[in-house]
Amino acid sequence: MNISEAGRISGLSAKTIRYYEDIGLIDPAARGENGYRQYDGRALEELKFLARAREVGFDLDECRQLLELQRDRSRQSRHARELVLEKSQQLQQRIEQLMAMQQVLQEMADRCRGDEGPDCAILEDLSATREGVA
Amino acid sequence: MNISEAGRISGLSAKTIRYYEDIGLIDPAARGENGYRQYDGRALEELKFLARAREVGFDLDECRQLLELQRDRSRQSRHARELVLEKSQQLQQRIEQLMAMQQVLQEMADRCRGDEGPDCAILEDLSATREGVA
DNA sequence: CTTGACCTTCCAGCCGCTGGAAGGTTTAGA
DNA sequence: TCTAAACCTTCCAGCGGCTGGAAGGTCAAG
Repeated sequence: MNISEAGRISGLSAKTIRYYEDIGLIDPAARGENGYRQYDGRALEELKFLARAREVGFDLDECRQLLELQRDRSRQSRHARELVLEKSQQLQQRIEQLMAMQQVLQEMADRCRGDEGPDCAILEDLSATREGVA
Repeated sequence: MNISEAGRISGLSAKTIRYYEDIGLIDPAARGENGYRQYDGRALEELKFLARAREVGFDLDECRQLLELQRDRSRQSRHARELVLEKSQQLQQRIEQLMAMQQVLQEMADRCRGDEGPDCAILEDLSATREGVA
């Protein structure tokens, strides 16, 4: 199977797969006589694994660690669980941060008339030298 | 006032302020005899404005638009409100996406024993050729 | 007079790709 | 058989939004 079909099946782009190979995240693909990269079931599984790990928020270094665990028969599931829980906490923090940002935006929008005139609560808020608001 | 004090007060780093000047987000700062950038109250207000806009999630291009509105006496508050509401929706989408990711992680962690053995629901999930799960 | 804290410019790198150039190969159809 | 399109290859550049560091100039305190 050539790279773009592997991409279609795994959910990664051909560019991304080459990139993962470049940075050593996956082993160099086997090559056909014409020099084209060839992907078999095993390689494909790793690509799918990576696509799925990326989808749930792992960065490439974490993906590398997960892949090592996946390959390691004497692994301890504890290690994978720790990675997942830490990532979950990171996401939680990020979610809370975004929600706080959104709330500020919503309050600004609520207080802004949003008409044809220049008076604007939003721009006032953004300019405000706030002292207690933090 | 020199750049690093302007940074301390506005909440931006000196590097960031120079960068904003480089990309034309702010006007080139006045210079003292020694060539040092000088910031007065007016320039400082713009820096604070930018810091605050960045904090609530606007990217630099949006900051530029907000700053233009801020400077424009014949502005329409409608424009600012549209920018805010659109950003709020973007944040909402991102929050929902992160929450979905987190839920997947949480479910994985819940089903994983997390012990010294190699059996691991997490790694199985990540490898799983899922068909109906999407 | 030195030390250290500023300041300047410029260039490189972070992450995770993505786009594009310039070229080679394969496949389908007229 | 020829051609056009769709693949494939490598390599280099760029995105956003900074950040770090080198190499050098300036300034204030002791």
